[in-house]
Amino acid sequence: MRLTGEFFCRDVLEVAPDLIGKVLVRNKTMIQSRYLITEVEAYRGQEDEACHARFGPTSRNAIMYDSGGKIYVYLVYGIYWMFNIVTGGFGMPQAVLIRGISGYNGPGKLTKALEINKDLYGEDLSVSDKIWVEQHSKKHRFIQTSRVGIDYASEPWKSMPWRFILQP
DNA sequence: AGCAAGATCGGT
DNA sequence: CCGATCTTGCTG
Repeated sequence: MRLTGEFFCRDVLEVAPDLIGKVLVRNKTMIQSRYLITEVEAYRGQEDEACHARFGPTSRNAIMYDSGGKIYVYLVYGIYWMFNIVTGGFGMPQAVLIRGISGYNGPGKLTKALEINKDLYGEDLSVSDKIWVEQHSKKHRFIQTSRVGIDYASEPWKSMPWRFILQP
């Protein structure tokens, strides 16, 4: 069963751990692939110094201000596409960075494998025929750590335990 | 208009 | 530890 707006429009700190163990489905031309979501990070609002919304709305982060379920994609280091799912209600800039799926560890590696790039910016996961997330009956456990690659942020944001990893 | 820096990764 | 590589957004 596909997850819709009701699931994604909650606060990012509820959605992020809830995404662990859910199924990411990618529909390419002829082939449909399914992956377990194994690692995510939460980015929460303008006050979160690690969040792309920390300087307010810009052309890049505009979609983060939309209601939950949209896709936020951006390029880092001129090389890697980062795949994020917007959460929260309209006007609340939040997103979950998908850092790992079954078979691929690392946010840059999974976007390359699934061919996720700027073309999917703004795509709505609740209606898209290209990509969506499905419920998974099994119950999953996870561990929490601080987020990676955000040394530019200061405390307490740098140390917030907003990285969620599937417990094997 | 210019420029520093980046939610990474793979190779030394 | 270092370089790749280029868009973004801040600064002036």
